[in-house]
Amino acid sequence: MSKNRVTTQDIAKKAGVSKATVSYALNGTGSVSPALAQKIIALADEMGYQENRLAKATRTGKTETLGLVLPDLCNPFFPKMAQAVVQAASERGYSVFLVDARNSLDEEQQGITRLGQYAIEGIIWCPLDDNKSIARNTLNCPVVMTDRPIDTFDCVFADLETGGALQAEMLKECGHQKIGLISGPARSRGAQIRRQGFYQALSKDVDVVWEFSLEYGMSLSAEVREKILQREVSCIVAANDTLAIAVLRTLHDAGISVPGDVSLIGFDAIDWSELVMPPLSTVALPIKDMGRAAVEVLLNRIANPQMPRQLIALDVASVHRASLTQPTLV
Amino acid sequence: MSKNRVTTQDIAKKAGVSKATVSYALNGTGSVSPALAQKIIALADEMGYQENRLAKATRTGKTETLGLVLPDLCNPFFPKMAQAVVQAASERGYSVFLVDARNSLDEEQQGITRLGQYAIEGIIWCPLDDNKSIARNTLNCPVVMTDRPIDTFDCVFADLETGGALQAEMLKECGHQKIGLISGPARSRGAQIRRQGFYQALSKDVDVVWEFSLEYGMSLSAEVREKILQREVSCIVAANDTLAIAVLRTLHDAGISVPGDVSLIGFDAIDWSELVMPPLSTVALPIKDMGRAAVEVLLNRIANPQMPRQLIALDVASVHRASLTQPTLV
DNA sequence: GGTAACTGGTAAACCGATTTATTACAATGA
DNA sequence: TCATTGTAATAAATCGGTTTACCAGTTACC
Repeated sequence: MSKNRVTTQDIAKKAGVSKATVSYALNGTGSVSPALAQKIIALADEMGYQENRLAKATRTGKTETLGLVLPDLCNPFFPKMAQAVVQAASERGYSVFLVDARNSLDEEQQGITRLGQYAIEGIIWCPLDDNKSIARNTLNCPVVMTDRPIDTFDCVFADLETGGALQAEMLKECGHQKIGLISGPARSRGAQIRRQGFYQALSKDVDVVWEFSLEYGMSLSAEVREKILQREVSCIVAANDTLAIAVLRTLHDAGISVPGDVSLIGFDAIDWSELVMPPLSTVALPIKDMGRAAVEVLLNRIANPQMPRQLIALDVASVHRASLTQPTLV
Repeated sequence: MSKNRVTTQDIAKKAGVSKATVSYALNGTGSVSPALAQKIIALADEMGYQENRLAKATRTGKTETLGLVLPDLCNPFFPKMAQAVVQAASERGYSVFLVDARNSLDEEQQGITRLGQYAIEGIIWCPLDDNKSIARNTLNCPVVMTDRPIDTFDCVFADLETGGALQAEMLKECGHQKIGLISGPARSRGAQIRRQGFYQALSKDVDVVWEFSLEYGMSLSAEVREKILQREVSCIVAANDTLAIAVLRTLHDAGISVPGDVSLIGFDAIDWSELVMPPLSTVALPIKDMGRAAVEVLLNRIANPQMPRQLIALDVASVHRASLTQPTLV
């Protein structure tokens, strides 16, 4: 804290009034004569007064800060989310503490503990592990979960079931019948929901020849690589764009053409899905809306703790690009 | 702030000692008998005490918070930076307020003003506009500038001059002689330094046929598009990977092969530079080290305001990938 | 044996704001 | 005229910690 900060006390002294009057004038709360209020405000401005929100918070109990806890900023999905959250919070006068778990449960837990020490008013959380993360939760402030519905928390998430269904619809429309599926990790409820939506929307004449459950990321297991290169399917569906691009990479290196030999469908519509060659067919999530909605729900919850539980599912949309075409005759 | 937070007062009452003793015991500062200290610590733990850093900070003046101000989280360069900063800060017990300017000077300024209200101890800043951003700066806390050396601030940056030179070296080694250059925006000192390094490292027999100065991002002007497609050069050098990938895209759409017809060199070595087809030759910046070093310098500055100005230049490295080969004979 | 130094602890001031209770004074009403 | 109401301002309490100043008993030393 800089030594020479101007305080309300300083202003009060210079204006020849009491600290209380300065507070009332600056906040427009108490009853201060218009002339005096004017004078105090002008004086504060002139002296370069900046309110000390910490001091204010000790008295009011409102810090006007939120915490944002993310699994991994290197996953391109989350920076967008962070941007939306920070923007929405900022518009409402709130500042945001960023916690990046870097895929470690310990980091996540430690970050959350520290948030508690700063008396944040609420937390927007995209948990690393839907089960383990929550089990450890010791917070006593409102929490909004994002990306998937969890337990009894307020939740803001994309309609992943429909998302999975859209993947299925896209490949059905193109007439694919032999499919390979790379689904997300079992620990992720979101991955399971999406998978379920996918299977439910498949018609009987579509055959899922193989399926693997993989961690999100750019690396494929040797087993999966091998299977991909055997060319038993005409379309590969991945749980997210990152995995899809990893598949694209593997195919390309092996000289297998997309979509000439195999079609490919991703999920998330991250920016880069459009920039790979060929551009990736995928399902777009309303990330910006999710961030915005999460902040909104959280602030409503803070204002009204008795509000019924909020479950906000936002619409997804299929994005048909060059990586998906009709299958070539086998 | 939750209503039922345990305070030192609560602990003091239950332990039958004074508030001061609790404080001393918990912090290990004053002189408290080992037995009593033990008892108080155990009691605090048992009662679920969490320190209130805000209250602490009003007295000590140390909030143990930093601000991180970035131009745009959607630029894949910055999430990495943010991750490194948050990690380094976290290891030192500091929490981080995230401000994302979203490419708006107003947002940037507003964010910084708010940071001041929270009495952060220091700020790590990658300014949106090297001139305008700083001119407006009204902060009275230590600042570390990242990504480029600026004014009289402590700075942590990659050695961009060498970086530009490395781009030149790479294309010289391959024997390119007719070059197109897409340099960064004029307002960015970093872009200018890199450009200068590039030109200085060129030998006389290399001819820069055309040059355009562009904003960072995925969009190329029509003028640039047109020039690219005229195929007057055997190698195109871009100010960052995002621009390079935009070029790659344009070339690909026009049926021009990279590197068959034109070679391509980017800058930054963002993750995606490896994932496009063909993988991009580029120059790698030590982003993680930059984030870490920035935190270190900032905390040192906080601890020792009289320390001489720190200018930390970190090494860059060329990354030769498939997008750059020897030129085909014209 | 008297003073100084140390030990273990407490009461109260303090940080910079908000907020409650209170006061002085003018205006209103019966 | 006297009680009532309102207005504009203030003094003091409060938030949850840290820190200063002080105190009462030892111990140590000359």
